[in-house]
Amino acid sequence: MVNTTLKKISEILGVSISTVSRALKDHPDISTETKRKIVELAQALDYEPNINAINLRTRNSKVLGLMVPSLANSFYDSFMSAVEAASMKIGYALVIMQSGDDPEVERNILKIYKQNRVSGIFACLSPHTADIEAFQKLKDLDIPVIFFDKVPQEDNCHKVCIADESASEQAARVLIAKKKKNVLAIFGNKNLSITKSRLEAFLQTLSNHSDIKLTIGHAHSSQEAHDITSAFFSEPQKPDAVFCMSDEILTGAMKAFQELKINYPEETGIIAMSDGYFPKLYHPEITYIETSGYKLGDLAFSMMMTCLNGNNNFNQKLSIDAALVEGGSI
Amino acid sequence: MVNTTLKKISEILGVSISTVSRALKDHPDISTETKRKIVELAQALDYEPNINAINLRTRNSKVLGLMVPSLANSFYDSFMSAVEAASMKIGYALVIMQSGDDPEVERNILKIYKQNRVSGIFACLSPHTADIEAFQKLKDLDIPVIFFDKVPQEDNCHKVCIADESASEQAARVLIAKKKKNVLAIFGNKNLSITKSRLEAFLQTLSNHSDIKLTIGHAHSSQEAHDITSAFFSEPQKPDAVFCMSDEILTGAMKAFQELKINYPEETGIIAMSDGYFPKLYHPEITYIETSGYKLGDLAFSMMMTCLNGNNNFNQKLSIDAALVEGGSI
DNA sequence: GTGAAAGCGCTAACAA
DNA sequence: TTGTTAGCGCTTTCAC
Repeated sequence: MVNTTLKKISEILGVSISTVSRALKDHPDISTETKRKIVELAQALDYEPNINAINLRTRNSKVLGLMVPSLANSFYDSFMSAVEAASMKIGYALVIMQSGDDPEVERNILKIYKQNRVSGIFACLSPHTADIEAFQKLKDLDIPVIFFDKVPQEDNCHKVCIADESASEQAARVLIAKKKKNVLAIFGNKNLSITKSRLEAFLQTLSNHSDIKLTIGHAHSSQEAHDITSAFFSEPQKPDAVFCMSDEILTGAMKAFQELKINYPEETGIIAMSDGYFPKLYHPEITYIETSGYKLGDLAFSMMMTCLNGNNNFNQKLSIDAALVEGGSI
Repeated sequence: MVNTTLKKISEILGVSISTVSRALKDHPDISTETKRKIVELAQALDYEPNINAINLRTRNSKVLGLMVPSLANSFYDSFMSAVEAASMKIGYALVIMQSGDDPEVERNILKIYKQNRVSGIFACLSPHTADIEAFQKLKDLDIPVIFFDKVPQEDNCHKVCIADESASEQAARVLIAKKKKNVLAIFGNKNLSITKSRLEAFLQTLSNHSDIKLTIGHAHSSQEAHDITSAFFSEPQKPDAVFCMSDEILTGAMKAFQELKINYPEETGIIAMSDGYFPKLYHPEITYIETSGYKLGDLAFSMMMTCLNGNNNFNQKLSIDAALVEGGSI
C-alpha cells in the first residue's frame, strides 16, 4: 500500500490540494465545515505529511546530526540522552553516527549529514583529527557545528566542554584539605588534550604544597589503572590517597582495592572525576568531582538553538562547572 | 550560500540536467570527456545530492529508525553500536529515539518515523505498551519492524531476543552443579515478559531439586536489589548463593556485599546474567551467563536486511544463545 | 473561502 | 550520446 497524500484527500473530497494543505494547518481562511471534513478524512486515512517533500520545498530539515567516537561510553550516552530528549521536544530528529575514532569515517559522516541537509551538527572529534577544514566549510552552508568534549584547538568555532581545569583543581583541593601526604594520581592518555588540561591544573594546585609526595601514573585502560594501583600498594610506603581522572581509571583502581582488600577511607582515600554512575556502585560510595554528560548535552543543545535562531556570529567556548559530590571514600 | 544542484552544474557547462545526473552516476551512455568535465566541476563545487529530492522521487529512504527506552543503558548501547555500524556500512543512517518507557512517546516516535518514511524500524517496547496495533499498521506501508529484547507477545511479527530460557536454565544448572542449598534469586519487574521467561525457565530447571531452598525476590531498581540482598544476609540462615537476573540487579547486590563485607565465593556464591562489562568490574570477577547486545544487534540487523530484500512474509522469533563465562565468584 | 500554478532537486521513460 | 518531459508531495503567491 502507498502513503496517503494531500492529492488523494483532495480528490476524494473534490477540493483542491491547497485547500487540503491549508485545512490541515488550521489556516484561518478555510471554513470550519471544510476543515472538519478534511481533518476527519485525513485521520481516517492515517495521513502523515511526507517530510522529504516538505524539506525539499522549504529548504530546511528538522534533523540534527550527532557524531561521537563510540556509542558504548556512559559519558557520551548521557550527553546523547540529553540532546535527544531536547531535540525530540522541539520536533527534531537526531541522526547519531559513530566515527570509531577514524578521521576518514568522520569525513564520510559529514558527507552523509550534508546530503541529508541536516540543520546542525554536534561533533566530538577523534584524537587523530588534525584538520577541521571540512567542518569549517559547513559554515558556508549555514550548518552550525557544536563541538563537544573533544574539541579542536581553533578559535573560530563553537565548543562546549567540561571545565576541566576547575574540576581537577577541586579534586586537588580536597586532597589538601584532607591532609593527604602521599598521593597516587592516575591520569589517562598523555596525548589527549583533556588529560593535559586536567593534569596541568592538578599539578598547579598542588605546586605550593611541597609536603605532599605526588606520584603521577598514566593508564590507557582500566586494566592498566588496576596494575598501577596494585603495584603502588605492594610497596612499603603505601599511598594515603588515590586520584582517578576518569571512570575507566576508577573502576580499574577499585578492582585493585578489592583484590588487595584495601579498606577505604580508613587505610587510604580515593577520589575521582566522574558523571556519578560508577562512584555509586561501590560501598562506601566514591567521592567525586561531577562531570555530567547530561548537563553538557543541555548546554550544547542550547548553543545549537542559539545558532539555529540566527545568532551564528559568535565564537565561543562554554564550559560547565564541576561540583564536588561527597561519597565517603576520602 | 546555497547548495550546489544538478541544475547549477548543467547551466555552467551548457548541458542538460539529465546529462549531469547520468555523468555523476557513471552511466555508460555519457562520453568520457563530458563525464570528466562534469565530475570535476561537481567536485570543485562540493556537490552533494539532496537526499530529500532523491527520496521523494524514488519513494524510499536510506534511513532506519531505532526506538529504545533509554540511551543510558549498556546493553542497549552495545546493541545500537552494532546496528549503527552495520547500517553505516551499507549507507543507511540511523535515527535513534528514546521512549522513556512511555507508550505515548512511543506513538509519537512512530509518527515521526512514518513522516520520515524510514525504510525499517528496530523497536524495544516499554513494559506498559499494551497494544502494538500502531506497529502492525506499518506493515501496510511495507515498513518492516524488528522488535528486540522487550518484544510483544503476538506471533505475527519479527523479533530477536536473548535465548532467555536457555540462559537462565544454564544459571540454574550452575547452582545445582555447585551443590548450593539456599539460593536467593533476584529477578526484575514481574510484568516484563523477559522476567517471566527467565523466571519460568529458572524454576523449571530447579523444580526437581527439592533439596534446594529457593527464595525469589523482585527488584525494580539497583537500590531495591541492594535492599533485598542486605535483608537476606542479615538473617541467621544466610543464602549460600545469589542469582541476579541483570546487571542492574547485580550491581545492587554487589554493593550490599561490599557493605556487609561478604566474602565470595567463600561465604556465598554469586552468579548473574550480563553482557560481561559489569562482572569484570569486581574482584573476584563475577561468573555470568553472557547475553551480548552486540550479537543481538547483528542478528536484528540481518533480519532487517532479509525484510528489506523482500522476504517479509515470515513471522519469526530468533534468539541468540547465551554462554557461561566463569569469573570465580561461585 | 478556494483554486491554479510554479517550483524545490532529482530520476527515468521516451524522443531525437 | 544527449535532451525533453513528467512527476514525486508539498508550500505559497496570486488570482478569482
